Amino acid sequence: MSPRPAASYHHGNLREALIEAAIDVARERGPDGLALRDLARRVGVSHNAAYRHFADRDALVDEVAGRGLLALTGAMQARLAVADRVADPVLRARRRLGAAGHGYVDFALAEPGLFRVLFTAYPTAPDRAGAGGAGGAGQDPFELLNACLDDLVAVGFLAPAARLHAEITCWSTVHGFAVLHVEGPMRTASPLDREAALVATLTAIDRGYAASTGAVVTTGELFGDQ
Amino acid sequence: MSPRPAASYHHGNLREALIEAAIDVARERGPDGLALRDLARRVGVSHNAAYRHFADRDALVDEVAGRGLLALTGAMQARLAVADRVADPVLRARRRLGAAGHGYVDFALAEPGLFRVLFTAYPTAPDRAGAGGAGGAGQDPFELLNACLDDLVAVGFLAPAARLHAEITCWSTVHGFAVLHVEGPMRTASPLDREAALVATLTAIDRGYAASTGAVVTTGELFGDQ
DNA sequence: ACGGCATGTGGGCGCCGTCAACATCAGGAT
DNA sequence: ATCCTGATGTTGACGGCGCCCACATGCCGT
Repeated sequence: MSPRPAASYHHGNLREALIEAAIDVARERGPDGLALRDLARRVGVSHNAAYRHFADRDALVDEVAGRGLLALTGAMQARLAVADRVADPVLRARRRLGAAGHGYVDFALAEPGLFRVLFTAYPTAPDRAGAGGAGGAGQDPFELLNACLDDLVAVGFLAPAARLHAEITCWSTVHGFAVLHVEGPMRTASPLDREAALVATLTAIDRGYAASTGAVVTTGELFGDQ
Repeated sequence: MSPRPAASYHHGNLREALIEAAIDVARERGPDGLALRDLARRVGVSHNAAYRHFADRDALVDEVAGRGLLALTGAMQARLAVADRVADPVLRARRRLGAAGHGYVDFALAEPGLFRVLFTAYPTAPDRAGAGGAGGAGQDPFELLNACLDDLVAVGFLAPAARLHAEITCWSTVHGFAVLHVEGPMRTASPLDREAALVATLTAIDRGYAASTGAVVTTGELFGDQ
């Protein structure tokens, strides 16, 4: 299994090469720009070669979507790690929810092509799959979000009654924001306006959940430095 | 200008016939199912005939999107009309916001194909275009939403400071909910779960805005009968 | 009566996804 | 060491697509 088999009849690592090329194209052109024949051309192989590694075009797109999902999860985790350094448990939990949303939107805006591919083949979400079980905890955006919300309940910021369906509400808000700005009517908004609107939106969610328990909230603390 | 020119060389009303066929296809198959050649075949005309009425495929899709936008606006207005019958000004304003969101999501779920076409060619939103001017008030979902939010401020339920960016927050939430359920990870959710989650989400927004002025809120009043 | 112009036709080009048949090669069984 | 088999890559073909071209048709105003 030589890493670079010179130029022989058999490519040696075609599957991975195709996926990498597909990711490049997806980043530049989005899901509609992904064409098996084009990818084969880029990799220097003949059309149809791809069919030895993927059942059809959709299978290749699914693979790209899978890689995109990992990247999205990573972006969220990076933001979460920063929020974790906050000392106060309540503020930390609140900032974690904001961080998850912020990471989600940042990824969508930084990688619009991948983000769009991702949602052409997103696996259907389990309904709150095994909150206590293993289930690969924290390995996908939905689990990350649920963990944040559970935290908020644990620290007493979010009322248990309000926890119901909260993951749908939060995901909807953040996903809608991303879609509207990536490919929707807000696609021409300036980066500054975007950021201001995002902060306002994440803050609105925080305020709403604070109200569920009557928690006291100070302006600026959610996205301030402290 | 005979309504049905029998079967002559010239169709007589090809443009409209193409659009109607396109709407049918869009409802069944979504944006990717729209093909000029296929539509021409359905209408009984030769490929290329469509090019006498549309510059290219995108132009036809834009037209369908335009009709879809009208239908979406209509669905929202229908719900708004019901909410308008509430006597109490504050509750009426709150219900109007919920009605707008409910109408939006209902349309997306009832007409997923049109909804998806609609957002492949949605005009970019103006930034709060002429709040006081004419501008065809109330003729599109964004204007409807802004009017609802202005109402909420006027009746003292929504704080003026919280009004900033509120249209983005609300639109994001409702649009994200629709996308997630129409073509996203929640596409397999049952209608009952969907409705419950939607009510929870719209309620969460209401609660959050109530908190901006400290307005008193009773559970059930937003979606109850009274 | 006629001529111009909008409208519809037919053919062709280069994309695309996919199927079928054939070519090449690596590695285990003999 | 040889051969065969299965994995991998190639060539060719089919139908569908968007779009450009040249050509046909027929309505309308002059």
